[in-house]
Amino acid sequence: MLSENAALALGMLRAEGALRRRLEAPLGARHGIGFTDFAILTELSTVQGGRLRAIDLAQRLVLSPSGVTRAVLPLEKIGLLQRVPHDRDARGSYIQLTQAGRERVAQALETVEQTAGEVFAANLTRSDRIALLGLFERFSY
Amino acid sequence: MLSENAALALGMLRAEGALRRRLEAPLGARHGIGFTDFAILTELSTVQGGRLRAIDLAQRLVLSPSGVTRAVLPLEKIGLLQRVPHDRDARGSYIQLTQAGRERVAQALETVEQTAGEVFAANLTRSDRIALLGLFERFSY
DNA sequence: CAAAATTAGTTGACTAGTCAAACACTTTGC
DNA sequence: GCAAAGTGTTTGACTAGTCAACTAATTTTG
Repeated sequence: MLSENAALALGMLRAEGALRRRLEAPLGARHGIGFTDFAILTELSTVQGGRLRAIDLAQRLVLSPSGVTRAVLPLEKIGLLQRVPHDRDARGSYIQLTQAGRERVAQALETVEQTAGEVFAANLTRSDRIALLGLFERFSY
Repeated sequence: MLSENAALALGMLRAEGALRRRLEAPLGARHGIGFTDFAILTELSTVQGGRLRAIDLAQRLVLSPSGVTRAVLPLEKIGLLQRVPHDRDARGSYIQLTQAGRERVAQALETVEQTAGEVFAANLTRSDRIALLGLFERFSY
């Protein structure tokens, strides 16, 4: 018999795996991005100015700084992001959503909303989903 | 504003990332395995006979068959698993927990139980955790 | 105000996993 | 009972991400 927290951890691993598996294909096919890319773009789209330092992005997405460097490169190359120098700290720069990035994330959001909806609705009632959202929002990092 | 299912998906991504980040270090340092390895060993430990075909393991863990092949190799090398031929189908073989594997997973379970407990207890009440476990259990794949 | 400590970011080397193709065996159906 | 289709697994080539070491700039402090 599994103890409660270990069972929770394994449940989380599986649920995330299942969700990612469902989301990656349509995100890649329709919008040319992965799930992590979507998370980066979405995070930027929610902050004032659409810009964040790499380190803040890393913290918010629970990624390593090098992971951010590596994920941002192709997104910059396809024009969804750009780097702009920080005016008070020359060590780093802002990672900023471009207009194209804003448009892309808005389109991708529809795909994610629909596909994730299929996954969650297939398994959970609406009040379950609201409860789950509440739990994730109470999770801090 | 983010729609409900997209917010759920991003919440899941973050929560899993945070959990994995916390678990990998002690699992590696104390037991020499990663979180996915722990999931494989645990899954095997719960089935009668401690053996499963690669494809069944893949399905249960939401991994690709090649992912299973690649994950199993080092676990076999360190003696926690062994492959035993299937007597009615020569294409595949069983992946079977060894005695050493059983002992290792029992020890690792304590680490996971404790560490995951820290993560979950820091963020959620006990009734939240029970609710979350219920939600994960209703998730099918 | 210069030396020391800290912080932001990138890079090299590596691990973990994916998908598509190949391979080997098994099952189906004429 | 053999050809065709299907299934289980591995492999090659690749993507995504980690950590440790490094560079460069900033902040602290005696």
